[in-house]
Amino acid sequence: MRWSRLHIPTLRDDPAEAEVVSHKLLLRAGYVRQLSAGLYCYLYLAKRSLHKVEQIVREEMDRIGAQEIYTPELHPAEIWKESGRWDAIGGDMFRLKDRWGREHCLGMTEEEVVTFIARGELRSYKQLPQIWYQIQAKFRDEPRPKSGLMRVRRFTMKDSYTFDMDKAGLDAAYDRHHAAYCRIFDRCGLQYLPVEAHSGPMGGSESCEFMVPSPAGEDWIVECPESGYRANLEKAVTEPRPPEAPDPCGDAGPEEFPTPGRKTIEEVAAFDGQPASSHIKSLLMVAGNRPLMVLLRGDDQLNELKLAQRLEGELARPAHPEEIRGCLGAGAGYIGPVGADGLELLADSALEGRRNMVAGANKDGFHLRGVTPGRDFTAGYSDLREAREGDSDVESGSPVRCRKAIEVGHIFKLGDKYSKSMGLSVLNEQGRSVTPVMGSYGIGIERILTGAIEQGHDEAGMALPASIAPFEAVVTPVNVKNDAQRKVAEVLYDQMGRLGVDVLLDDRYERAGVKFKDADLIGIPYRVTVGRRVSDGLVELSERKTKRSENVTIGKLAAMLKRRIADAMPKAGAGGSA
RNA sequence: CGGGGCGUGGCGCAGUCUGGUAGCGCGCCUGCUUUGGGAGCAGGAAGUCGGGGGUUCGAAUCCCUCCGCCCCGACCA
Repeated sequence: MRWSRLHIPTLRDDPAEAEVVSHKLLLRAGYVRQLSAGLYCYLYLAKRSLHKVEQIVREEMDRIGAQEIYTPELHPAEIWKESGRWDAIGGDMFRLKDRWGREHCLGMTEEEVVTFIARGELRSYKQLPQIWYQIQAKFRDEPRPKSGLMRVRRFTMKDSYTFDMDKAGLDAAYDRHHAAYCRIFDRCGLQYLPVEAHSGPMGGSESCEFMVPSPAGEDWIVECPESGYRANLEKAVTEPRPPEAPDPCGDAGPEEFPTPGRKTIEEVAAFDGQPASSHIKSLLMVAGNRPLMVLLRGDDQLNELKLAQRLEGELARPAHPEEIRGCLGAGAGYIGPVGADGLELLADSALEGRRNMVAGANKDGFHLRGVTPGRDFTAGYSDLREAREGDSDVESGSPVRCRKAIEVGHIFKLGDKYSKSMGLSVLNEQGRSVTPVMGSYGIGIERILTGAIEQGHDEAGMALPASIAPFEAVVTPVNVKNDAQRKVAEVLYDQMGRLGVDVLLDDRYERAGVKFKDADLIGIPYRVTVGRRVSDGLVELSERKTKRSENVTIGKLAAMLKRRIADAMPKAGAGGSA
């Protein structure tokens, strides 16, 4: 392609609305333009780059025997009602009515649609297993789109779905996807980590997220370098940190003391001199219609997903102030487990074995000291707290650390949630009707590009991996008015094109500095500079990432560059783990 | 949905407090010069000051209202 004919609207200044690096660079380098909040137009460079990502994804999906299909983005409400998700999903789903008033939605994911297809087609165990995938637009009415392409309302997803006769088949399909995803992210040149994740409303038993560590990420991952444990924060299980002060001795039992006006743990801790870790945090929650009390160490936070798990999937909400007073006769700052008769008490395991702690007295203006779990109240223990940096790893006992990351992929073992609710069954070898088990596997195409930019950039702009950069090389004649330079540039451009190099010719009538800055900004991995030295039969080859350059004989350039690019191409199995 | 910020030629911004003919840098167009890291000179085009309503002799500026975008939080398949 000839740059002079392309629309690559690079900007000299950072756009005011962009905060994160990838967002700034995507705008500055002329990859994208914003249509409205969370909606982006992909210009030529973005489209080329994303197309390369999609091709890598296709190749690796095909390699595990997946079949590419396409299903509409617009879905009738009926199938979502069958699975139960029409009601289970809240405002995140775009819903609309057609002219007859029939309800529809824009697909956020496609379990219902593929199950609809499958139940109409699959009859026999002989037809299984199946792996279907597509690369297609997904819509989510995000409450707060942000960070450029990171969190948007329309994005491109590769989503695949597997159908197997049994758990063993699903396990195999899941493992093959895991391997395919590693190959994909390796080939896209990403540093990434597979982590244990929470399945959420998607359902199912097991899930794994593929995370690209980056300060711009929105998820937290918890990891132990010692044991190799890695999990999403919302799923992570750790051993609590030791309390800041040892528990006081003695068996005196709870003793009331006045704490007027001190409601928060911090205020009471500052008042009574005991650290937060010696306090019991008491939260009144409501699950369905029944109130229950959740107990945590004063310096821990409740992980609501873990609580929901403990309640067998039921979501609990914090009680309203009137409910708290009605239930316990005191305000939120003064409630506690002692004497909270009739309430179900759920305690975090960090409280097990502790003695003589401080808790609310269920009486405004008073707390209790000397509260010992198990003696002064009876609770069921389970893991309810959010993991924190510095907690101990369950296996190795070493401290865990937390990092921010971008979720680029997520794979789920769904089980029979959709096949059962939507009536998919096949006959097995014995002629009996069996419900197949399903898996579902997603990759955010744009997030791969975003992650690659976040991980590969400098002051000058993007430094993209050769596999997903919009072009592999650019040929830059320094002075287009110089016939010799222009001619050599044209020849090299032709030669490289014939060798299959994805090359761009910067034939613009611009000064050299402008061309160099633009090439650096849009992140082309190699630049061939055709300048004064052509008279000596030499051109310059420079690498974007390392900024290294060397003089090369004109006749040898094309073949040499071809080899260079092949060597630089990120490869599967190269171990892109961060 | 709560809190904060912003909206002025394509981009980045000043002007708003204290009302009085809309400005700067970059970009764009034409010409000449220049040509290895965002050139110089000369000339030029381009703005319903986010929309609507009000106050005023007069509104980018003051008041009311609506809309949009960004950030923090809530939320989040």
